[in-house]
Amino acid sequence: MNGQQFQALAELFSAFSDASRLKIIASLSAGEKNVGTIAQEVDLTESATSHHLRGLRQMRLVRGRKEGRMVFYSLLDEHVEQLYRIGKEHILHG
Amino acid sequence: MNGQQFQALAELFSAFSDASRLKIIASLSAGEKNVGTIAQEVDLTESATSHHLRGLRQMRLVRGRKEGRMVFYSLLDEHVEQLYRIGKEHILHG
DNA sequence: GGAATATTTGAGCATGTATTCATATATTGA
DNA sequence: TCAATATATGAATACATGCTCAAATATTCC
Repeated sequence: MNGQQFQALAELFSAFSDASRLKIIASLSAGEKNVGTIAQEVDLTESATSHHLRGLRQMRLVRGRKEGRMVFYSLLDEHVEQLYRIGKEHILHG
Repeated sequence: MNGQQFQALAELFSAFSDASRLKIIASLSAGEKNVGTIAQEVDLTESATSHHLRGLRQMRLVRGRKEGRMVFYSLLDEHVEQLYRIGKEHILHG
């Protein structure tokens, strides 16, 4: 692991380091959803939700599938759920 | 998972969301070390290292064992290395 | 084309964070 | 006791981050 790789790893964990984004990830772990639905479920404005989704998309943790005027987001990678699940275990029975 | 739990989980991941702290964790995954040694290995001042170790200690991710005037730190929990390892895999072969 | 709906974008602001510097505390050994 | 060493602490600062608000873009339906 060189300096850049440590930086990249820090950025990966940063994606999980906010309660709103974790709620989004938790919501998407139940299946793909469009932005408005996510926003409602996690209790954020659609703008804030969209900003978070952009970050998650840039980190390649979610992907968006456009259908009509809606965009359906889903988790992109098994590691995403794996990290979420292990962290959750640590919190709940740690 | 309620709001407080999402917040706690976010704080857990925040501990991993900084390259310097990840280097400290990586260094400690090879075994316990005192502050000066860690500082040297991860190329931080001892003060900055100590600040980070305090945070990690408060999160119960590391513990310090005092021996004379040195304090030897080590990883506290299997989840710490597990999270680090899975994140690393994601970065390296993701 | 024009209204309605869904999402995105960028600026601005308030809050959080990592580091540095100076200093404090604790321990050892002369 | 005094100097030297190891670590911790608190204030200050520079930078990052999350949210809001207003506005832009894209799509559908009339």
